[in-house]
Amino acid sequence: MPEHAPSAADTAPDADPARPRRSAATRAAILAAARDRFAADGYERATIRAIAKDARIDPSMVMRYYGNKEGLFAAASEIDLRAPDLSRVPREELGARLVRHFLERWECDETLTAMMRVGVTNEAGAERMRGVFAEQMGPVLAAVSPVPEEAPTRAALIASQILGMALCRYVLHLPPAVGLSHDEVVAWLAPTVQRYLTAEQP
Amino acid sequence: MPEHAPSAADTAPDADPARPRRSAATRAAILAAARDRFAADGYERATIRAIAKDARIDPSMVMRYYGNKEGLFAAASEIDLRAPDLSRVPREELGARLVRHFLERWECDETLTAMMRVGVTNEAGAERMRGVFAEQMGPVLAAVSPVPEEAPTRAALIASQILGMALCRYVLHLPPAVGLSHDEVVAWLAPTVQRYLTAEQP
DNA sequence: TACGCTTGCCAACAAGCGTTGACCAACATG
DNA sequence: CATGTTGGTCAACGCTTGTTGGCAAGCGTA
Repeated sequence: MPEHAPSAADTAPDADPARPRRSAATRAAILAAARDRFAADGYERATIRAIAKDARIDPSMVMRYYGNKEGLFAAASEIDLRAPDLSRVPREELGARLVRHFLERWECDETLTAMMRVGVTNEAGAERMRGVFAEQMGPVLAAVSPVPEEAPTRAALIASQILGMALCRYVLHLPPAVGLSHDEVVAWLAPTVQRYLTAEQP
Repeated sequence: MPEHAPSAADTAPDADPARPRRSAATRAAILAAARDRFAADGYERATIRAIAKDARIDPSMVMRYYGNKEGLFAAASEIDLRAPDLSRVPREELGARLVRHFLERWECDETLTAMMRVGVTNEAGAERMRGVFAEQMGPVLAAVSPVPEEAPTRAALIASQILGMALCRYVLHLPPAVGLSHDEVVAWLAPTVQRYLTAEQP
């Protein structure tokens, strides 16, 4: 056996929860720094060296814990939209609820901005966004969609409006979009989302 | 005077229109290749070497004609949205007209996709998008906006929906968004844009 | 104490990048 | 013809990138 082969536990996040590894803090620091950098710079310009410097460790540690840059990105961009359960929400409030949810979600977690930045330039990032969309948005919206087979289309329309606002507001920093308050954004977008969700197919 | 300093005419596109430069074809080839690469790969991954290879010339030619990579991008991403004159369009058709215009615009000119890819990762690209937005969308929409000072906000809302659809359809390739026909997209989005443009402020 | 795994740093690698300057062929003009 | 300008190639520069392997210190167990 090689002297310093990365044992399985080295790549797995936590094999034995009873004995937390000493490196857990380092792992977390790397991940946090990676999210920051990916969100701020996108995939290519977020260098492993810069991430390592932010995390105050050596670049080679990143490689040991996450294999390579793609592995780091995969780990750093695990996304949970925390899509709310809509089945108990009054039908006429669905749009407003969704818009407000994502507005708050976006501003408390820069992972979403990172996902978008990377999804636009990197095919792996785009694939991840498609996955998140299908697995996390799909079911929630299908549950409240009038006709099940229309659900994907309606979900895509909603995604187009919500991602579009996120793009203008958090990535492009279009002044008029940045200047809107939460309530204003909700007031404008909620009817749109509501219609995409509940209106009969045109 | 240095022997081979780039004379002013070398950097200017065309100083003397009476005598077209022999290099015009090369310049155009570089620009076309640059647009392709920027659209496909984004700013960082679109390398000068790759662009030069596509244009079948030496990388140093790119430098001579466009100064540096940023200059090349600036030249390659000159954008004309060809925003239509809306003042003669019946008020109730404004939304549909706008949506269809940009749908067609996007599919016949990959510069728009390039602009979006670069605008997301590169600050210069974002600045350019803000400029295009302000200079080309602003006036057209202000001309049909009920209250002039509301025009920027309304324009940003419209941009959020149109850019969002472009993002889902042409960049992320979200299957349900790709699957929609032009008419379906117009049918769904036109009422949204129409409302952002003409509805009273909520 | 001695041994083995873990954590971490260091120095280096090969590859690719944007960019530069020397050099040559074709053309235009005196 | 000679001369200066333009269009183009070539080889290299300095630098940064992702990635690798070796080595030292810390810790756990026997």
